[in-house]
Amino acid sequence: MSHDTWNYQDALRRDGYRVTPQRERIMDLVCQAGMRLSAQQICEAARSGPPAMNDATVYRNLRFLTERKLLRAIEQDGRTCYVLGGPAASHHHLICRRCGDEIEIPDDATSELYARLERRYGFRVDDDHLVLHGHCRACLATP
Amino acid sequence: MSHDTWNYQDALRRDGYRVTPQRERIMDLVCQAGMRLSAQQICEAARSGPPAMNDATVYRNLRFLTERKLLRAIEQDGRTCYVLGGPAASHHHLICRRCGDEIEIPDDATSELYARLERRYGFRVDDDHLVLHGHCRACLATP
DNA sequence: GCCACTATTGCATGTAGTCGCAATAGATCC
DNA sequence: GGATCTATTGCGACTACATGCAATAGTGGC
Repeated sequence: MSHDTWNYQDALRRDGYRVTPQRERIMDLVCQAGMRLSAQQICEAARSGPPAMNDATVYRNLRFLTERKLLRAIEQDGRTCYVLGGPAASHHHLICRRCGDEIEIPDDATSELYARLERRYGFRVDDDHLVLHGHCRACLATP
Repeated sequence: MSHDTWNYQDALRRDGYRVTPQRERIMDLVCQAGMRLSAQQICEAARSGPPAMNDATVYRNLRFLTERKLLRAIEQDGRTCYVLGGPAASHHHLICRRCGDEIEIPDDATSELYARLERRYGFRVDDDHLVLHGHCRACLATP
């Protein structure tokens, strides 16, 4: 998916935020990479590129863009990586504690649980990128 | 619950780890507090107390004790807090994004989901302290 | 009780990310 | 196009936590 086909700029302006060259650069970097980029990779690229920007600005904008769902943050052993967010289908992850393998599962896997929690506690969960840990089929089979 | 009624020392020794005064002090602090303590609170108390210990030692042991389930870590706006772990019943948390209220729910709330994930993907989840975010009944009612 | 083995500690230093504040620059209105 | 209003940036300092390495001290075997 490209962020060109998706008008995130107007969405920001509509909400009273500004579209700055710094924000566009970060979106471009994440999009062009085509893979998850770590905060440091983005900082490094952004320090030199035009416009040359400060690490604090990068971090602030990564948080900002993630909160507005334009990016999506993924924790990966202590560091944070980013991929394009936006209209992407939400989904959850299963991560194996042993081999580190990562399985994506559809977001409706949790809908039954969420519905039950709402019935029982009146609480409406909205986490759409759960990360669950455990052991995958292969690692369960080989102790 | 007290950690005296629960022989965590032998559990450590059995696994080839050592029971050091530093580790015992940290366990004592968390137990006597009777409430969740932040890493900094523990550092501060441990710096002066006998044995006087280094912050790095505290952090290393908090991680160590948490990995061995003798303590349990709770994230709280960017900081980590700790409570006694051990034989305590496991449970999950629902945290309201608006009022910050925290609801504890029994750990078997997720057993149906976990069973389904194992059937469908061969993946056995073992997270026993899930933290789910959303909105509580009161906040849903008052927009 | 003493020894040897190695897990653990203390210290200094490194890393990821945050924050306060003055200066800059998008967006809107005219 | 210019004035204005305030969101955003850059900078430097700061926080929470991690790590490499040499020194220390639990533990199990005798």
